[in-house]
Amino acid sequence: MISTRGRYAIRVLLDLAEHDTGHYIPLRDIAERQGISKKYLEIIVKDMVSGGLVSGASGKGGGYRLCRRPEDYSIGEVIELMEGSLATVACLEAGAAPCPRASVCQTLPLWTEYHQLTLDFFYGKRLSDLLGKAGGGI
Amino acid sequence: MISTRGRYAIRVLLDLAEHDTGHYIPLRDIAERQGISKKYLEIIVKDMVSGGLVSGASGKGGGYRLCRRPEDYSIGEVIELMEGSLATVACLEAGAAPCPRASVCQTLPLWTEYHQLTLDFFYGKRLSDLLGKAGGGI
DNA sequence: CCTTTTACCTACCATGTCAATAGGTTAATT
DNA sequence: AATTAACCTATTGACATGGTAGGTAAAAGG
Repeated sequence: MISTRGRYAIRVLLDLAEHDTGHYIPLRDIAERQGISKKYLEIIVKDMVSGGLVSGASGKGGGYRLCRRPEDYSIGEVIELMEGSLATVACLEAGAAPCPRASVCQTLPLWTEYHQLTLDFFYGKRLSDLLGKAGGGI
Repeated sequence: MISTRGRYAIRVLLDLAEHDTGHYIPLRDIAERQGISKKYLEIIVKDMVSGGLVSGASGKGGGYRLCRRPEDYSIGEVIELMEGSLATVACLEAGAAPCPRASVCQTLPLWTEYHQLTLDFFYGKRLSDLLGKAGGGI
């Protein structure tokens, strides 16, 4: 399950991409437009800064802005940064201790195949692919 | 993330398929072979019975056994039963309240596409596909 | 220099899930 | 009657989630 950390991070990036004015955009504006608690977004955006997704500036005229073009963000990168991993099972996580059952596990090939599918899907999607694509409702 | 409920359930099914003697197999044997706490497995297997995956019998000579052929179990069915859902985001879960953002959400198409990919993958896999396929180690 | 604006930082909290454990009851077979 | 094994209820400790609260630092405008 992808939590609010990953989902909100993508929405922040989309918001920044759509309201690109060349200036920094204060978090208050983003939080209002997205209907998300500004206080909670602070935590998430802070990690986006240290993860190199956005850059922030303090003081009047400050805020956040993208530090790349939308086509240079892969969704997989964003999710892995914010969620820690895209792995479906613990034994496929990056820093996981090697599972002692690995050599006899009959389910490992299943998880491995799905994990590869997942990586291919999300790393194949770019932020620019999501721009302007509304949900499909009215 | 798929929890032990789903993962252990698949291992129980595989164990039952591989040690099919025509008789019921006591949980003690399965727990020992799989190296899983019998007490914890009880909780999981109970739900597998009520979900129609296996049948159980009490008393001497009792235990559990498959109630279909291995090729008639899809892995997707097992996971959805045990985990509640295969959904990656809450708004795609079966009984979820309709999300008020759905019609304007730019990320919904992404999650929907991935969800379909996931369903196709896991419902396409059968228990029989996993039999005898060890992890790929030595 | 002072005020305003904004990011940044630490701490806390309520709720829920996960992975078990403990102990007892019912059912069926020998 | 004894044994075996499923079935049932309750409890636990650790951790993650989704926040809230309040304060500090930095930058810009006047």
